[in-house]
Amino acid sequence: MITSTVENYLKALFLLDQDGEKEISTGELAKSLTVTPGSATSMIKTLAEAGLVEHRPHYGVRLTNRGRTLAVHVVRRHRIVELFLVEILGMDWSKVHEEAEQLEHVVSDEVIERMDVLLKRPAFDPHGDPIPGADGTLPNRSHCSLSKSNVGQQLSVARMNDQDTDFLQFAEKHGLMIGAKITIIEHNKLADSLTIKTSNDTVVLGLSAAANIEVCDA
Amino acid sequence: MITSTVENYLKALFLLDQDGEKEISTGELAKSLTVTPGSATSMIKTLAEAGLVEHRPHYGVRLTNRGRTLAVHVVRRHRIVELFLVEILGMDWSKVHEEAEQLEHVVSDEVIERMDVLLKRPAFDPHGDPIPGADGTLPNRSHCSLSKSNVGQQLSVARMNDQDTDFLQFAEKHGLMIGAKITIIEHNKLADSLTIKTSNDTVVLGLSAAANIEVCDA
DNA sequence: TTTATACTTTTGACTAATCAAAAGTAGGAG
DNA sequence: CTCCTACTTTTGATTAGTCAAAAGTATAAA
Ligand SMILES: [Mn+2]
Ligand SMILES: [Mn+2]
Ligand SMILES: [Mn+2]
Ligand SMILES: [Mn+2]
Repeated sequence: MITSTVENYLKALFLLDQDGEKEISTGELAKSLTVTPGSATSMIKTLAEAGLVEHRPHYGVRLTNRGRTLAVHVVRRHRIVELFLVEILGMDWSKVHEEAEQLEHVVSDEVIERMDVLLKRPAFDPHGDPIPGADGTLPNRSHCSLSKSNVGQQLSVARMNDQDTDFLQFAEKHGLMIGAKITIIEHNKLADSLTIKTSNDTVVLGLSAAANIEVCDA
Repeated sequence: MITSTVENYLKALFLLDQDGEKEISTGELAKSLTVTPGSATSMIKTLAEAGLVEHRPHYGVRLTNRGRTLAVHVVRRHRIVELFLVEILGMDWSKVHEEAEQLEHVVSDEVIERMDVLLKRPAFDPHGDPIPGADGTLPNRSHCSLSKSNVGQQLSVARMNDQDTDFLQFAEKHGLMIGAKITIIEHNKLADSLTIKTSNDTVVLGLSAAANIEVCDA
């Protein structure tokens, strides 16, 4: 049985390694799901028996093709639901992640298809995350991390890698939303900070916060 | 913890006795949830310990005020979701019950409130079932069972008490949808059947099927 | 080569929910 | 009053998921 727990584990593995290149350690997986390492080990065993992952004990775990396909479909449901909640129900982008975390496990294929049509087959969710197609293909657009961009350049916010409600609300308050045009005014290496000019505002971000914002040339 | 299972039990108890008048037997409850009587007994114990029902062993079970309030909110979520799926996503009324059966346990109050607004605070779901208000009040409209109505009278379909996909598809195919104007042409007591004239069609229903259709004077 | 450290796995216990089958009970027929 | 029947409850087992803590392993440092 593919329970919601199984779906959450598969999705976590996929998000920790989109390209399926590296092995994920038990600890890393456990942390991303906020369960104990022992719980992760035992679920990994279950997943391996179901042919959804390959496990090399003490080294790590990796999705099989079947596991990856399932994971991508969960991500598709998650992101379509998020966009639907924002576009059709008018919810705040800072709150839809939590909601989608539950809905992703229960919405039927038919509902997802209808949402997808209503949203005109969107390619990106409210946070700039790509929405996989029904066939499992991921649209990809290459971005650059704000923390690695140059001072003075005109940039456009493309994606938020932190879905935390408070972070997203903070970002929006200072004009950091998807598509917003911004410029880095100053990079203070001593303070490890960036000063950003948005349409509304000027905001100072630590480099670790800036690392969660992806941008592209405006 | 109010799990989905608990919500399903509470909802079942409520639907088996909307007015909170009679005690529900373990067997009746078990049947309506398609679990064994033993499972129902043990869940009843859990619910009683949580103060959600009162149990008189060997006689029956009844919702407490707290249990009833919770149940009504589950029903509210269920019915708003059903209407939303029909009105906004264009799903068939014959399929939304299944979907809502899952969604009712995960949609947040905020999502329900937004759906409710978008649907303009509806009073009835796609099957004619009343939608409880956020305060727990139930709109009520008195109907009459089609099986007890008179031959020749102009009637209007008000509510379907059977949410089964196949039954609802059959009904719709013959013009039996909510609000449809119909007339009983013949009541054959020997065959235990009613012949119904709809705008499309003429259809013969057994009395037990007709008992699941509620009508009001057109 | 030994030891320390960080990490993973195993073990044992627990909660929630279920079923099959045994045991018990209420209430009516005789 | 006794027994039958239908129903309910209890018992014991099972599955899914989890945690705390003990045991085991890989690797790097001494
Ligand atoms: Mn989830
Ligand atoms: Mn997202
Ligand atoms: Mn349900
Ligand atoms: Mn309904």
